[in-house]
Amino acid sequence: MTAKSGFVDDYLAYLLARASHLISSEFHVVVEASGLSLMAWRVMASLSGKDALSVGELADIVLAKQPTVTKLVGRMEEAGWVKRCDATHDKRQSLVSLTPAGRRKVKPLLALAQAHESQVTADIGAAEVAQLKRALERMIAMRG
Amino acid sequence: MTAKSGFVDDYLAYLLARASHLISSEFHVVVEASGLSLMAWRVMASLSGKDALSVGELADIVLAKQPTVTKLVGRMEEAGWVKRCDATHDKRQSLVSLTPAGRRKVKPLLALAQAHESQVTADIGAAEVAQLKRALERMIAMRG
DNA sequence: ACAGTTTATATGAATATTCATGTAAATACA
DNA sequence: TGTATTTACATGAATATTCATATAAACTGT
Repeated sequence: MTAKSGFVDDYLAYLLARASHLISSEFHVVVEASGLSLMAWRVMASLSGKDALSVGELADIVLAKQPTVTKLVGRMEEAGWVKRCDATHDKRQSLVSLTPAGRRKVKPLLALAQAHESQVTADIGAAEVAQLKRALERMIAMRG
Repeated sequence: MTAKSGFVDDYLAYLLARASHLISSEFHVVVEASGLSLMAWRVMASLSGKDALSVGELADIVLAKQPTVTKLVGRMEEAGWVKRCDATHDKRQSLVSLTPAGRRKVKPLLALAQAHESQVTADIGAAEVAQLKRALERMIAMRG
């Protein structure tokens, strides 16, 4: 059921929020089935590209506040998916990286995420998705 | 500072989340200056179009869970921005509507929201924004 | 090297959200 | 009808997020 409400219907901020929520929710089902929260998934997906990221970088990437990430990482550390170590060059930073268990955990999800995106692309059309991505990237680059 | 992280960079779900967060955050400053939370603003903006909406409809529109909205509406009711009344045709429903004070509160924000969107449109280009909106609407219509 | 400032993270208290469940009204159908 | 099921909302306990602030390290200008 897709409710509509006069003002917000054609409002760019709302369309973005709704589309984002919609797509995330679809994949959220998959993520939760593997015992991760959406935020934990974002953290692990972000880390899967890099060797390590600081708490601050993670907060920026996963679109959450720094204390939120500090505590999320704490829980993920307890669960054994990530570890922290102090940065050598800047001892204020806490560098977060995936543990081997974390890598094993996230690997199939990365594939499923790609599959989900392929499905969305198939449904909507490759050209349209490419265009949409370019528009979003431009928007982020311009205002981010 | 716009952090980048290998995997998520070109991932549609992430681009949507990031663009949404970016645009919402910009306007969030305005909303908070008027003493409302982002969620309260969404509720009031949604209600400003209609006479009343049920808790369930609101939850769908503002992209939150039903208990969250029940409690948010409770706080907003205490603040005097909205009121509830039981629906006559379905006595399970709780219909939420703006109070006169709520209407006065939200009115200038609706104008500011339009102004913000106009600014974004000016920055990015009217044609591109129109195209982006169409793509988002199509996506929502198709999968929502 | 030193004082002042800024930056990165952590943390406790306050707040908000979510899950599981309860209650009551609507609906389905035997 | 009567009973089972579903739907709408509320609520308490558990969890997560946020705000304000603390701490410590890195810069800045002298």
